[in-house]
Parts: sequence; structure tokens; C-alpha cells
Amino acid sequence: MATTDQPHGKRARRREQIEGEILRVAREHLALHGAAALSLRAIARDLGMVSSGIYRYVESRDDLLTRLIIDSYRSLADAVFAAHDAVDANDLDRRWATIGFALRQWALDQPHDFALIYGSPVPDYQAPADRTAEAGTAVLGLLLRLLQDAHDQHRLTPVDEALDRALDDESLDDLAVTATALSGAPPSDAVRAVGPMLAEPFFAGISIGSAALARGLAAWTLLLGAVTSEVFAQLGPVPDADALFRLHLDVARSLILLPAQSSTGLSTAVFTA
Amino acid sequence: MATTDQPHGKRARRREQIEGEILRVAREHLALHGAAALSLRAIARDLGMVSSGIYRYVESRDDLLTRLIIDSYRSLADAVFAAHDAVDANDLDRRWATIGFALRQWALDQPHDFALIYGSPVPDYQAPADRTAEAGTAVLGLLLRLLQDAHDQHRLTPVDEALDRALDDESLDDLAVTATALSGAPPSDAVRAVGPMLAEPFFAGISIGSAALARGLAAWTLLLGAVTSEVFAQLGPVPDADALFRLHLDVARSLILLPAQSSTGLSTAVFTA
DNA sequence: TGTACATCAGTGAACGCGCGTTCACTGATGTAC
DNA sequence: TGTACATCAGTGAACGCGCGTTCACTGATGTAC
Repeated sequence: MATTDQPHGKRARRREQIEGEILRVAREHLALHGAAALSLRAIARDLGMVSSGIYRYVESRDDLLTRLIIDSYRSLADAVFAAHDAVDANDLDRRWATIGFALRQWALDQPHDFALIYGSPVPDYQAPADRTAEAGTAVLGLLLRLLQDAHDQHRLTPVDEALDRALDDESLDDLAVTATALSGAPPSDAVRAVGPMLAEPFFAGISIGSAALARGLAAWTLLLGAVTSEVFAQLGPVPDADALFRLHLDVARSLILLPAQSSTGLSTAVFTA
Repeated sequence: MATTDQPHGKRARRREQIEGEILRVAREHLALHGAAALSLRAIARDLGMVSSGIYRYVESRDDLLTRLIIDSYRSLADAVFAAHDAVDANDLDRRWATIGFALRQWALDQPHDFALIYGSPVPDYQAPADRTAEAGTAVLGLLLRLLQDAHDQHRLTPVDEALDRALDDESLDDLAVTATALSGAPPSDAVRAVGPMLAEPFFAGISIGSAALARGLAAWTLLLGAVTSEVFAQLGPVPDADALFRLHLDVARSLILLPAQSSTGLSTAVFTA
């Protein structure tokens, strides 16, 4: 009966608690001075601990950075999923808008965490992909599910579906005719660019085809670009940042979702509500 | 006759030369360790100078950072303008593609310079807008000219032009009908978001209207997002990064430019050439 | 329940490093007459 | 053309700071019998 059989004695609980505090303080420092200036000594100091003591909990500075990155990805995913899951699953437009707004709000609320995962890489530090991949791809996975649902409801932008079937069937040649449909990039580009991805385990259950995936990534890239632009103030002062973001988000939406037949103001409601 | 009346004696020339060398070495360090790790002492060391000597040329570390930022903007602008100006001015698609590829190539060639101007802000450093603005907006100005030319040749995506005339005439109300045209964001958003910008001196000679400008910024945001995504490896390994970039670039193009009537493979030539 | 031992958190000193910036200085280079 | 003076580049020492990481250590907390 006593305590759980997992390492959860007094010592283990205290350990977890302090590990949490270290992350908390580290995040504070991140917010104040950025990742490059993150200092183990300073964190230990803030915890009333002597500087070497922190090595009981953290292997090295790089290790702490990795934990922070994972933590930030998790925090972002939590925020986005929470918002997304509160929305009618059948309202694709609203789901998209919700994902976008949640991402943006999270980024504006903690710009340094955003910079940590989507900004410049931290100098002289390489994130170990095996540790960060899972948390880092969560939001993208959500977007994939949205795309798949759009596919199932025949709401994907049609050029995608048409080209997809043709192209993923390997009939890559003699398609110069359809080149004008994508008007610019060669039609085989979608298959080349992202086709092999679809075979990865991460894409299990996704049957949207290469062109739709590529469009989805374009929407994602625009969304991330819009947030980056705003958080890093790349355009200088913008008259109405909210409105500009709505526009970008809607352009991105139009890359993947056809307007719903019954719509007229359906998705607009998202903005005015 | 003697020397020029501007400060260009031996001393002044030598000064300019050393200032150049400082920037050169600083850029090397930037490329190796990132902006946050930029050290005046290390640069002086590399120049065979004692650490305090560098203060004859540079006011402070922040001053050097500012110069580096301006220098990077200039370098980028030079690359983009050079590529762009070598292209037939009437071929709008090719001009767009050329701008995009030049930006991408420049960023891939010197990722730390790209990170410096478009990545996370350097911690504890604020770029003085009055010094960086001119160089920082050059490429955006080029894009504006492209948009204006598209406008003049009636090549702008039509929804923009239609909405523009209606909206910029202040008839903002009772336009809910046309809301579906932008399908999502309220129609007045474009005017609110970027309308006031058009009055700034930077936009002199630009008569494209708010909606077109907003679309142009979306294209720019997607382009920058695509480059950021690739340079910072935000998606992990991509099967064919070239192809994916072509797709993104073309999606962005489709946001601003109508397909040319005579086209069929015109812009495709850009990619295969 | 009580004792003997192993585990572990936290200490304090130290190593060796690098940084930005100031300051009084020495020589060399330029300028004015 | 030559001299007297002003300007300026570069020196070397110093101040005061912070960093990551190692190591031998002391006590407290846990575990096994």
C-alpha cells in the first residue's frame, strides 16, 4: 500500500519539485535576457543554491536548453490544442482560425519562448532531434489532421486533389499541360518536395497526397511567417497588427480550404465574436 | 589639385580601410558564433590590435552590431537588386521569382547574416531605427515597385483591385456582401491594417490600394517564412528543399500576380533554366 | 523498532577562461606658418 | 623647404564582472536487516 512503487519517495518528490523550479526560473531568465544569455550560475543564485549545486539536477547548460526547448514546444502545443479542441470539429474554418490565433497569442505572450523554438538557432548549440522531435511536431500534426478532415469532407482546394491523383500515381511525365494549373512551379515539384514524407510513420493515417501537403505547408509557413513578422517586428510599426494578422491567416486558410457552401460569414464570426 | 577636399588624406584612407577590415572580421565571427557571441576583444585580437585599440573605430559593441545590421541589409539588397535588374522589366513573374531566389540564396550563403536581420532580436540590444530603416526597407521597396507595375499592367489579382476601389473610398459600411470575396477576414481589415501606411513618404508613387498592399505583404511574409523555415531547418529534413521553395514561391506569386495571358511555361522557364 | 550502511543534496573553494570599457601614455602622421 | 604644434592610432595595464565545470567534503535522508 505504502508509497507508489515508482521512484516517488520524499526524496524523489522533492527532486521533481526542484526540477520544476529550475525550469520555471530558467524560463524567467529566458524571458528577460534571451536564450544566448542563459546562465546556470544565475539560475542557481535565484534558487538560493550554490552554483555547483545545480549540477545535481542538470547535466550541463546544453541539457537545460534542450529541456527548455521541449518545455516551450509542450507549452505551445497545450495552448493550441486546448483552443482547438474547444471548437466544433466540423467547422474547419474555425478550427484553422483557432489554431492560428492560439499560436499567435502564445507567441506574443512569451516572445522569447517563441524565439527559442522558431527563431534563430542558439549559437554553439544543436538541439538533439531525438529529444525534441515529438513535442516539436505536435502542432504540425494537428494541422495534418485538419487537412485530412478537409480532404474527407471534400473541402481541400480542388487543384490539389486533381493534381494529386494524377501525380502521386507516378504519371509524372507529359504533365506540362497542367503546369499552368500551378502556374510557375513544375507540377512534379509537389511530389518531389514532400512526397517521400508521406511514407514516414508520422504521416500514418494521412491520405491527402503530395500537392495538398505542400499547400498545407505553405499555409503553415505563411502562418508562422506572420507570427514571426509580428513578434520580431520585422515590418516596423504596423497600423493595425490584429487586422493584418487576420488577413494573413485568411490568405493562408484560402490555400487549403475551399469556402464552405453554406458559409457567408461563418468564419467571419470567428473574428467578430 | 592636391588631395580631395573631403577628409581623404593618408590617415583618412587608412582609417576607412581598417573600418572595413573590422566589419569583415566581425562578419566572420558572426558567421562562426552568431551575433550574441560577438566580441570586440576577439575582433581586435584577429586584427593584431590590442583590445582597447578598436575603440578608435567603434563606439561600443552595440554600435558595431548596428553597423553589421546595416551592412547585412545592404549586402542583401545588393544581391537582390543585382539579380532583379538583370531581368526583363516587363516579365513580372520572372521578376518575382528572381527576387525570391536571390533572397533565398543570399540567406543560405550567409545564414548568420540572415538571422541577424530576420531572426530573433539580439538580446539586450535594440537596433536604432533611424540608422537601419533605409537599408532595411530596400527590398520591400523593390517589391512595392513590382506591385505597382503589376497594377499598371492590370496583372494584380482582381479581387484586390475591386475591393480596393470600393474600400479606399471610405465606403466601409454595408460591404458585408463582399465579405465572402475575402472569405474570412472582414473586408475593412485591409484598409485598417495597412491603409495608413500608404500615406507615408516611403509609399510615394504607389497607388495600388490597401487590399493589394496587404496581399503583397502576405506574399512577402510567405517568402520570408519559406526562407526562414529552410535556413533554420524548422521542418527538419525535407526531401527536396529546392522543390518545396519553388512551390512556396509560386504560391506567394499567385497571391499578387494573375497568370499572364500569353504565359504557359513563361515563368516555368525560370526554374528550369 | 532500532541500528548500520548507502545514497544523495547541497557546500565552498578553485581553475581557467572571456568579456566591455576606461585611462594615461607614446610615437607617428599630418597641418599651419 | 623647414620647423612647431596639433591630431590621432595604437599600447598596456587595470577594473570589475560573469561564466561553465570539477572536486573533495559534510550532513541529512533513505533502505536493508
